[in-house]
Amino acid sequence: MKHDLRVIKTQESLRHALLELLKVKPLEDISIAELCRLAQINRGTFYSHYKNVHQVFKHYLEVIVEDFRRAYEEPYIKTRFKIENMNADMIQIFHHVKKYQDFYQIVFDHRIPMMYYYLLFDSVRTFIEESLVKNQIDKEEGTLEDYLLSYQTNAILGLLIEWHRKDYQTNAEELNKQLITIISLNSPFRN
Amino acid sequence: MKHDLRVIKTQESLRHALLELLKVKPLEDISIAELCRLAQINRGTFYSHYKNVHQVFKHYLEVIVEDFRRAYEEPYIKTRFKIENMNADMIQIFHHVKKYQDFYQIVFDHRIPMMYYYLLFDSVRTFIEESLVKNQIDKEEGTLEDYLLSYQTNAILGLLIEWHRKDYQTNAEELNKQLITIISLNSPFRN
DNA sequence: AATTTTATTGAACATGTGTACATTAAAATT
DNA sequence: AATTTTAATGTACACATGTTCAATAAAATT
Repeated sequence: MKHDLRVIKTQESLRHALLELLKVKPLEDISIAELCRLAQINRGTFYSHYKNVHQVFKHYLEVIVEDFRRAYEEPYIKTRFKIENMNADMIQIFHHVKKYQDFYQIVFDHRIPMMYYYLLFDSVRTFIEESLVKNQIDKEEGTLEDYLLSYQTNAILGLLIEWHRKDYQTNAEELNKQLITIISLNSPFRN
Repeated sequence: MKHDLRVIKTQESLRHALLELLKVKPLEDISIAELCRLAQINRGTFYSHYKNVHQVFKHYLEVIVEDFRRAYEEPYIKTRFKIENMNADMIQIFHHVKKYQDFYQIVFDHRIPMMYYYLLFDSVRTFIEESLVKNQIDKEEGTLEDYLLSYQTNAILGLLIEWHRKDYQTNAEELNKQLITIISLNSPFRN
């Protein structure tokens, strides 16, 4: 049974232990053995739930990425998908990232596998795709559409990479303004 | 001495052995021990040259990224930095990536650390920055400039991510056309 | 050619990885 | 409450990691 109490207890112990260790050392330096010792879980048991430490971290990130989606969505909903009416203080993604800065610092770390980046990428890309449909913009032919979407998606993530490199020093409001400026001189989906 | 013949021999053996192993298994599955066995290098010696297998691979990637730069530069030089005059068959980056597809498949793999992506990112970003200077476009104020550059840079890399996901099926000429289409509806540095 | 310098080797050690399997114990089912 | 199911444990094994250090051998220097 999937909802076996023992399974839940084991996984929660491991996840909790991971958060504890992350207070002390970077994700890449946390071994399975150490995690299991702290969680008081047999190392063999670990492997029947996760393949590596990253799989444990991924659980947290999935929740956060879901929240990212909400943050991204907000101005679209407020403007009823009329992007022209969007203004800087409606943008929530940078506030969201700032809120979970500890996690995003891990995601953008140069030692961390691309999988987290792709998790974020997919989430943003799917939303942009959906918002185009809702905005009733004519879809281009299939392949161009795909490339255009990935181009746009990754451009947004480029801002986050730059923010990361600036150690999240730029404040979120400032970034909101910059994004508005950029997409106004640079709106690929304008009619 | 840095040019000690023994050092050169050791490093070349390791690099050569890595290429051999890459024909057989993915980078993430290659252990230091295995690499050293094949290269006939003592494992202790490995650590006095490299920290991990990625550092060995990085050597190759640096050469390739330098070639990427040349590919990126080509249309700018041909048009003497007048982007308006650029046309699809001048673009060389996709041909370049196709040529080194085996390597880019590794770079964009979800298990691989972000470091390679950043290596590419930095190279592209630096070139875009330089090309703006040569194109004598007024620089914006410092911070916006940084974010705009990273936005643009990552947008380009978004195309490569999409290509990777399509298993490099789209042909390079097609991609050239798509890029021209995208940047024509979407040129942030237009005057 | 003799000497000095230093890269490489080999061995050892503590720890981590991934897997296997019989045993135990805790949950679900009857 | 008794029984069945199965998750978790403990142990073992082969191999990998990262580090240390004395011994060796191959370079560079004289």
